[in-house]
Amino acid sequence: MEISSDDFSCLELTIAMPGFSSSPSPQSYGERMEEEYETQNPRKKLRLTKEQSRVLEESFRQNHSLNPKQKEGLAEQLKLKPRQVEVWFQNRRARSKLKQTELECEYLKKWFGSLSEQNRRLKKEVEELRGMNVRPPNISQQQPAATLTMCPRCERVATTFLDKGPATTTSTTPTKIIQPSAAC
DNA sequence: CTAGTTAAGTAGATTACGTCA
DNA sequence: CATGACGTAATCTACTTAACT
Repeated sequence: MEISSDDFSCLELTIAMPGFSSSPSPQSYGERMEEEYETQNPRKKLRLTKEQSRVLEESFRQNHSLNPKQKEGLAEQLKLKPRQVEVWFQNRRARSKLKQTELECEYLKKWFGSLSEQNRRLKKEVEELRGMNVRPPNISQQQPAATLTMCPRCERVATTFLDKGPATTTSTTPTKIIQPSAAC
């Protein structure tokens, strides 16, 4: 997929290439751009066009990293330097990881809330039983307070949420807890 | 002016490959 | 020939910087 000159026009107010050195001819497009920006627009930052971003996103969706051939091809297609494509993928991976971490953090917060609520309920239950002076059932007959079903870190967080969800606070039956394993 | 976003720089680790004794 | 040590280049992650919105 080729991009039009219109798509690329916004680059005229962009590009920062600190540290890029000039190269002998024949120059690539990127090298020519570099030279132009160094002389005309120093200290300007590259802004990718919507079309460039779209193509990069599409490529990232298919694969989160590129082999050298793919990188070269994408760079040529988008009229960017291979290094710029490489940097975009590095940053994109980092953003992806950050988002995933934030999702996991949210999940763990909810899980913690669910456990706290369960703990509160169980403590209350113990108090009530003590008040009735009833012996706790034989340990071998005891229902587990929590049932280990699946490690959330092995599952997709969103799916785990929707399908299994944190425990509700109104349930009187032992709560099904999804407990992360140390192994992963 | 401030905060968020993002392209690019940097440091350090890892891996693959070629060379040489 | 096989092997281990070494140097180098490429690539990655993690963190940071700085331009821009």
